Amino acid sequence: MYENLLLYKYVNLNVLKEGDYMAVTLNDIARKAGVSLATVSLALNNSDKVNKDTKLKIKRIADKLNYVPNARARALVKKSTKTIGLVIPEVVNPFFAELAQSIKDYVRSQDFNVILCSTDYQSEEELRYINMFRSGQVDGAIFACVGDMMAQHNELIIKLVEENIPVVYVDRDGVDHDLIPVVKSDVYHAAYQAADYLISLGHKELAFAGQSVERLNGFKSALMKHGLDLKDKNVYYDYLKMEGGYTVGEKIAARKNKPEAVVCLNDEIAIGVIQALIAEKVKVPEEISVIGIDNIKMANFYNPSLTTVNIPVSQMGKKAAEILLKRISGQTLSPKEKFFIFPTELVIRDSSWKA
Amino acid sequence: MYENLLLYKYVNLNVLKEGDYMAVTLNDIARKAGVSLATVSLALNNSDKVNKDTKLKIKRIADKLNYVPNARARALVKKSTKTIGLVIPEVVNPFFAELAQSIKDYVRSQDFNVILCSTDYQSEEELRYINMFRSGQVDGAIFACVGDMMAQHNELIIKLVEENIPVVYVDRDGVDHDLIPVVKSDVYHAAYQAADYLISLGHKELAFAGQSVERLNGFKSALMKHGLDLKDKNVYYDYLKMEGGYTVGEKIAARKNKPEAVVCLNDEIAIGVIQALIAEKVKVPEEISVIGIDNIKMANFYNPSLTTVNIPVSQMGKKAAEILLKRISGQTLSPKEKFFIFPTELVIRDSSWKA
DNA sequence: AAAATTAATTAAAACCTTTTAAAATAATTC
DNA sequence: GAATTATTTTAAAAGGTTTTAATTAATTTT
Repeated sequence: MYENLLLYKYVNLNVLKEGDYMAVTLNDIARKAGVSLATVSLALNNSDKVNKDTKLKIKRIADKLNYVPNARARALVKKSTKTIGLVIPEVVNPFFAELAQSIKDYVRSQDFNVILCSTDYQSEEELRYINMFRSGQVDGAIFACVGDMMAQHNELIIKLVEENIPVVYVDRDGVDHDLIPVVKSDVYHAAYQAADYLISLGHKELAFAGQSVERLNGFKSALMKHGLDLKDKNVYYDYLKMEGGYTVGEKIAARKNKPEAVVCLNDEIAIGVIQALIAEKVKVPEEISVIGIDNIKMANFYNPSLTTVNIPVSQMGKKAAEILLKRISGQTLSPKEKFFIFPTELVIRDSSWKA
Repeated sequence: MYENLLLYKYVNLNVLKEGDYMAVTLNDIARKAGVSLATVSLALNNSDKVNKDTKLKIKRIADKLNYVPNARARALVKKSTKTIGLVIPEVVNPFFAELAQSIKDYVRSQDFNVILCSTDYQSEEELRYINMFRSGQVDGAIFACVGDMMAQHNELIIKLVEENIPVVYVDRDGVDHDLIPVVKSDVYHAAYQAADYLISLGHKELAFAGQSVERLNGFKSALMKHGLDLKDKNVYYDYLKMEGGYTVGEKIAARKNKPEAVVCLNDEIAIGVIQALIAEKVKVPEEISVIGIDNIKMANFYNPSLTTVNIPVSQMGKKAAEILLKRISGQTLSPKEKFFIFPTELVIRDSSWKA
């Protein structure tokens, strides 16, 4: 097969610099088949306008020459790269990794690819991606970046969709635009569930760790419902990762009056908190219950295994991808698809008191 | 700014279906500036052939119209998409997530993007990606997939590079081709280090968990050096993830004669093993030492924190990306770059006996 | 002031496909 | 056998950029 290719090159292009491989084009096939370029294109695209025998002949030659259509040329004429952009803060974060995986899996099943656009929480990076998207390098994009700094881009993103590049938001809010569908989980309720559960266990003084208005509000509403009040010192409202969680754990361990339980914005933070508490000889859950949100795989393998609130991130990713591809293919969305919210679920494990 | 665009559309294209946004092109700018298309292109690319004032005028108009070059057209003529493919088994795996992150970070700094190609260990998926690469959708690719099944693609991948699509292997072997640089870590030595350390602690009966010829051999060579022999039942040679590690842990816990220490192919497996041991009331490290390889972030936050052998995955990713972009830009590689190997380092934490 | 040189601009080709409208060929009908 | 219809093939345009070679305009030299 490869010999043919080499021979072919020799025949048609004579002088060829060593190492300069020239890809086979429709034209080459046409010449070889003694037929026009248009016929070849039609034939390879299985048009029923072209004669059966010609089609076969052309396909044979294409095979023999190891032809593969030039994606760049095709993208130009089709106005589509069959590629979407996925904007997330970082891949090194089990939650977003799983989101990326599920999105990739779905779009791949529809013959699309995904460009990995991680911002590392830098707003300028997101900006650069938005500009890239405008250039038509993708057919659409999913934005899954949270954070206040990103809010300033909402206008630009609206512009993007008005320029006909569909966008779907995942767990990102701040925009209420008819052309931007939002897929999210009920994190308000998740935080509520977490706090509510801890209170039902008998805990009276709860702490919260992480930076998220929605989750903090859910947390507060549970306290409110049970007539508990929230001391300022029990709110560690800060941008945290696992290391940050560790710091919070250290701070808590150092207090004389410790909270009885802590609700963390996500599982990573929870693990950080627990690790610090254990290191400081504070027993989890005997002395302090710790609960996360997300239910990442590690939550089940941590020691103690982590009580958490499940967020169906894979389902969310798939749904977002479905909606995006629907929009890309020009379909209209049902009202439900424009704002799709997933329920969350409490998962009781070993990092909280047993009732 | 946006008003201008709309106005412009109205002027030049009169009838425009609602919602059908037409992107601004070089031609539009040329007309508006009363100058030829070529001049516009030259001007926007900052050619010194075009007059200072004209250049300024053109740039102003481009700005006003919110012009952004069409990436698809540019890709066609430049024969480059400024995009690379990254083939990994899965993103939901801290090791590959970190690899992806570092690769993305570097190529992004050079204005390249990365298409996420995760195969879920399916050989057909890798095949599909290889075909996509052939179509010119990427300028080059990094293959970081291990596994015997993938070996069958080596020929195809060689073909790929012979078609002038540069490829770099990361931690993947089986090919010795002058055009395929390999970046790897010394995992043979890593396994050796792990076993050697455990033996130095006084352990006599060691087990191994995971499927990797190279690592198992390193493990064996350490035993050999110390004159220890390896019982078959102590080798859990299987394709394992975290769950698989858990199963191994259960099996070990159920044995009457337990090994004194276990070397795991990677940290995920190690965590699975530990979690099972603890669940079965086998104390780690008091009764059994467990050691991993990789040094993922979680290793430091696990409880007990995980003794492991560090693999500088971020450095590896960066190096691989550097080499790939070098090849893409046509530079030749030094012999060292054609086979770059990173040293590994023992990281002692709490999952192994203290000396 | 004509010739030669330099600077600025442009026409046109190239990149490779898809797709439409027109042309050529084959098959059918009267 | 001419006219019509159906089938098959093709020429050509379109997509939007880059880039080279050629043209035009401006400047300098003789």
